[in-house]
Amino acid sequence: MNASEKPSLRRLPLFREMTTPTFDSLMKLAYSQSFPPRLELIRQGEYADFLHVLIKGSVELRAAWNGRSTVMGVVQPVSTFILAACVRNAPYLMSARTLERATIVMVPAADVRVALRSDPDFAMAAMDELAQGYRGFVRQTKNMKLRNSLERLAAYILYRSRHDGDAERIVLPVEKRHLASYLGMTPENLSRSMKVLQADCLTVEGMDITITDRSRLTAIASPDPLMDEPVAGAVKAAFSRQAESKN
Amino acid sequence: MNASEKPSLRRLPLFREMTTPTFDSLMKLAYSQSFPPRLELIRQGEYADFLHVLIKGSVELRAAWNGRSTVMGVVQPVSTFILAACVRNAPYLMSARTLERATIVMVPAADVRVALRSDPDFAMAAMDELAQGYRGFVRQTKNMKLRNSLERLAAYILYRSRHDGDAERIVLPVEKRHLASYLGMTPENLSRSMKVLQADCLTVEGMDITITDRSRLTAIASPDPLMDEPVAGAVKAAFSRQAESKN
DNA sequence: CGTAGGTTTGACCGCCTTCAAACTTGGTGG
DNA sequence: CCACCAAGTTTGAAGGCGGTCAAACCTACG
Repeated sequence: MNASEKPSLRRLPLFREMTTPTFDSLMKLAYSQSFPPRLELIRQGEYADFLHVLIKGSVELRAAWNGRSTVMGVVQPVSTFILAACVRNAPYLMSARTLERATIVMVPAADVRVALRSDPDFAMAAMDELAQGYRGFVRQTKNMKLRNSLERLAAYILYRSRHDGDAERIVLPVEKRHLASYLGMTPENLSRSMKVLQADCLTVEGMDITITDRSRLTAIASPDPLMDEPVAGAVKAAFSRQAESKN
Repeated sequence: MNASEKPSLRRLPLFREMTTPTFDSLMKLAYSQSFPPRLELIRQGEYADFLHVLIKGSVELRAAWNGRSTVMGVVQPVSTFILAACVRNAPYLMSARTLERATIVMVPAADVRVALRSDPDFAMAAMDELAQGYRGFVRQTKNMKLRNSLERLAAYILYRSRHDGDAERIVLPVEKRHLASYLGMTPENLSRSMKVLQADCLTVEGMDITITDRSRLTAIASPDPLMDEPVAGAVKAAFSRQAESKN
């Protein structure tokens, strides 16, 4: 595993508080690997062999049933995924595949479980991460059940804008087809919803979206801190506020 | 707090593994309370004051946004709820209200957090519980995105049957109106879907449902261990199998 | 260039919601 | 004990949101 990757791992919330010996022993067992685009890393139903940490690139979490398939989420670096399956030593509920070329650090799940048992600070961090993930899916369920597709799209665009420090112009991080699936609609319907928004609050050019009337977009989305994912490392927030509010 | 409640708390996965001193100190700070039906225990957006443990009765978890409202889940005794908000010391994402008269043990959230930090076994149990909750919402999201309303209803009925040891006859634990909301549809639509199922695999009399053609129902629901909630304390499973499989 | 894959557009259909009214159920008081 | 009322459920009719299918268009890449 590349030595330059270790510090960025160490900075992750999950690994930040653990003791150095535990961290080093875990890293000794871990290895880093690079994967081509569109490669299936994990198939739902398999058992958790490794905790994955995405260092570079992006990974899509999918779920399938009965011939249908949907995007459950997209992982951006640097962050871990499928921690819950590791902790419970249970089969994955989702599949994971790379979108672009990705480098991933893989830590054997069994060793993670040992470390959790021996290092209380690590366990606390894992607990916090799981609580956050839990709340993320509560939010997603609320989003799906309470908003219609136009509202979900509007909320997503506002979220992306907020993510970039309330930027006017955003660029979609994934293909529209995948975004549509993530938002629980068809590509056709996403296209049409986008057209509705273009009528009075955006301009769209391929993957580039410019917000022309934020108040109108906000009126449609009605963003709500209890439903919309808080921004992880919001540049603006980090500089303008003393304390990062919990979410 | 009633002394007869303590043992049933102690048997909970969350409290089972913790040290007796920690457990006793938590219990000293906790108090039990009885609530009338339809009382709002928790309002979404408030901060977590207490970890709640439902001892008797039932509690509905709801989420609201912009004048709309939906049922996110129903808690049955004996189990805890809103652990994630306690752990993160963050606002509740859901509201909670009693359905029937309920008795609930309330443990101050601050003391829970102290106990988590001082008792690694408790932290491990909390982690496990959170991982399970996380996976529960992943399942729910899959259910909402991959199945249509008829399939969700069929799967729900099969789930209830499985819950009672694959019983032929089940009785709905909540009003149909609430079930409809939980399943992401209107009461009218639930009624119609029920009628469709009555045509070839069930008989329905009020809250009583009898499965007349299980294979047909199964064909509609296509139950999947990666999507459908595993049964908690399945009587049949506990007696017929050596080891309970993880989920 | 040419091709494959993604996106958009149009037409159509169906699932599901909405609205309204009838019906059933459970609880209460005469 | 029965009448009555409120609340839940069912049924019907109508409409809209979103899905499906098909074709045209665009874009990236070999």
